Amino acid sequence: MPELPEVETVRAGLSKLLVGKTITEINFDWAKSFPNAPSDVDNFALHAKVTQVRRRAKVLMIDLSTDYSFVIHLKMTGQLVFRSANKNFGAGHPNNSLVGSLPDKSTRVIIEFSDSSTLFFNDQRKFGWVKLMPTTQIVELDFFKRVGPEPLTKEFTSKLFRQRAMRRKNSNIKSVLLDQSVLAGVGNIYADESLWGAKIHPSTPVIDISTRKLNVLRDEIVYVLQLSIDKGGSTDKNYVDAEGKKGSYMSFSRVFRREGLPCPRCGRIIIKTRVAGRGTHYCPGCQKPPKNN
DNA sequence: CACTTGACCTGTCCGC
DNA sequence: TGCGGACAGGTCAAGT
Repeated sequence: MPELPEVETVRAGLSKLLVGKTITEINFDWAKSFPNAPSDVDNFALHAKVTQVRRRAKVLMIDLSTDYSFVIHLKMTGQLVFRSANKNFGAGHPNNSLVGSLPDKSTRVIIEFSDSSTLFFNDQRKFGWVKLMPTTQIVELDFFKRVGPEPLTKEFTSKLFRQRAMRRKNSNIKSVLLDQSVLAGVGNIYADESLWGAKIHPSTPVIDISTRKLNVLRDEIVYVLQLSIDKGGSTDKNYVDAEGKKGSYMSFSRVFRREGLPCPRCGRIIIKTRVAGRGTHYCPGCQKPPKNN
């Protein structure tokens, strides 16, 4: 589910809603969603205040006054939904929400605060997780050691993108964009969207893409990610923000989930195929396949 | 090494 | 209406 824009939207929402609140109780129903010992909760989370909510790549961090943090990965279907006291919306509430009253059958972790507000971690497919760990140890996680630059910082120059992409110069560009060690935060939606923007076929080996086109691709990545953040992310199936609201990027999508529809640039019919083991959308008119393919 | 496949899970959709 | 299979936005481990 969530890629950089969705996780960033959740982060911004939680930052407004949670900072300063004090944790009073934590419950969970699935050990893999929250693999900590109960004593960790007692010692490092109960009575702690939320100091900050951060994001790196697709990972969220909720920092606590105990110098511990919740490190959270939403994977495909994770949601973090906040409910203030006495505002547990029922199904059908006209608030642009996909979620009804909580907890529901997908709720894995429940964090309650001293003002009776609650944060629900829901995850239909149980791939996601919440881990409580010392804040300073987060950067020591293997994922954090390997992960590439944040695409929405000025560090992410055309030159850096080209250098890191060329580490996998013989690989197809789609799998390189999905490789979190090349750059952080791009997933299946924004890989397809940015490749369309740069008029590059997803199967093209990096080595066969000109410097000029790689520079365009870098700009398209930045463009689609920022546009999606402005739209509150993409809700294809499950994604909602911290208030349970859907994002609207999908109505701006040019190729993703638009198979069978005309390309907004050239009018050819968008094709869905499989590249790098993932469903992949592209326009056969303006994204020409590599010659030897 | 680099790439592909399978695993982790549940739910939905499609064809028979 | 039921059943089997394919598929879904992510990542990691194992296999080729």
